[in-house]
Amino acid sequence: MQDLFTSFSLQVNNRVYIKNPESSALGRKIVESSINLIDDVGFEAFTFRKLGLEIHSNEASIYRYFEGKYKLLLYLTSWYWSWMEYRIAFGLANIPAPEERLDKAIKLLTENIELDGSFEHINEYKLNKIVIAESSKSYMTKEVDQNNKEGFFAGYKQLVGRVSDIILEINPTYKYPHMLISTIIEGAHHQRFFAQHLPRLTDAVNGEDAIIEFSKEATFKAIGAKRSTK
Amino acid sequence: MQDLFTSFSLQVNNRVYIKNPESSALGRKIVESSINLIDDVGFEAFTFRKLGLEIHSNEASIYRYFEGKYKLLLYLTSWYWSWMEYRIAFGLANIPAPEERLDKAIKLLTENIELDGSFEHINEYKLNKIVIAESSKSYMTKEVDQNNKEGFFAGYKQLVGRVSDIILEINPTYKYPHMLISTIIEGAHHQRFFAQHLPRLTDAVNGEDAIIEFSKEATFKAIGAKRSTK
DNA sequence: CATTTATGATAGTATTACTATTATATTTGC
DNA sequence: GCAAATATAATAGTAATACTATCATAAATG
Repeated sequence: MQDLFTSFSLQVNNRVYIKNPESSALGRKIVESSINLIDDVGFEAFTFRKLGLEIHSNEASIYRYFEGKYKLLLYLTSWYWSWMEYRIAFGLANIPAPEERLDKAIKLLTENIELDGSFEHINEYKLNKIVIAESSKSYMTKEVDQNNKEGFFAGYKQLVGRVSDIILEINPTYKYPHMLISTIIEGAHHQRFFAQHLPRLTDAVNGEDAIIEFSKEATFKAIGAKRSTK
Repeated sequence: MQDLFTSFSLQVNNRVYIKNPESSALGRKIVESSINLIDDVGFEAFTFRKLGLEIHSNEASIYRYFEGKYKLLLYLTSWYWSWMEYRIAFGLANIPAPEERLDKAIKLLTENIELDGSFEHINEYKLNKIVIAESSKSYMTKEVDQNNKEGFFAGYKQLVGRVSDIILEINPTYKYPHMLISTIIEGAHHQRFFAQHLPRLTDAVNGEDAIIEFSKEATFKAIGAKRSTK
């Protein structure tokens, strides 16, 4: 885990913003309130004008931080994946068995996120809801190739790569590690949404978090490995 | 398969439209051109005004068929799932072994769609691309519960239910059939998008359609069944 | 052939997604 | 502690979007 730890930093590609929102009180306010507002009204109805009113600031000022709401969403999701990698790096530290590391990584990737208050201006609980419901709108666009070239999805790709490496440690011949992990991540997010809004597309099971259980079971079976008993 | 066959009909919930676009030449033109235009410019940049120009008709006339572009998207995706159920109903007819039926259903759900020209005004190839890139925008909205109440997702839910039933036929104790199938469907769509735009999130394998193979393998392993040799 | 119905043309409104300009704070460097 | 630089606020403006309304005309139907 040494390499995970040392190469880690909770940073967002500096091209998603014009001015780093971490660099000022207004910037942090923009990020903080955008999370509340997007969670509240949804990304479609979210506008910089409304955000300006919410924080008693000015629409034009927000445009000095972000080119538009899609870039802000990209900022939020990039931050999220960077944070997720941080959680995983710490969560897996000093666990030698790759099976146990994979098990824990999947749990961290698919579990419900609680508010933990580690970051002043970021509500992780709401951010997770936003990532679930809105993040696909940040890459399912006509600008995806351009954005990808600029490195906006680097954090997500790196995270998928890291977890895929654990899979290959367990089973070096498994052919689809990236597919499996990206499917599990996106799938778990979809399932959380479905559980809330379209329950006929999921299966609730008493006494367990079915989404975590399903994700772990499917992953280990797919790669032909035994789940760690721990 | 008898029940699939008899209960099947290629219809879209009549509440997604104001006037049935199948009922007039203009309506069919709207549907046909909307597929081309959304495929071309993406759903965000797609407007009824542009569509009106494209078909040399009037914005206001389009509003007499659909309340807005989200409803049109809902129409297109509903049509797609209805069509997919039709494909599956016919594709599985007279196959007695549930393993073989499941295998084929997954293929039909996850394969690349070619233009087959069965429907005058619908380009299945482009519609598939739209479903892949845009369909989540039809339910990842603040209106999802309202829309669900009105039955807009019935076709999709029914399809997932049907395939889940095959799983339960093979393994009646499997706990997550709906999760598995909805994950496979959405996952395969995501993977098709990633393969095009974010290849580091997938795994290409020479000489096979890795997305179909991955989907089948993951499904059968998840439910603990042997894939049919056929 | 008259009447209903569908479409077209035009215009209008509120909101969105910005950009520009200028004024006023606030910070920083000396 | 002050000048200069920088950040923010206030206001206004533009083009486009997402509609709605009205009226005229064309097409279908009984």
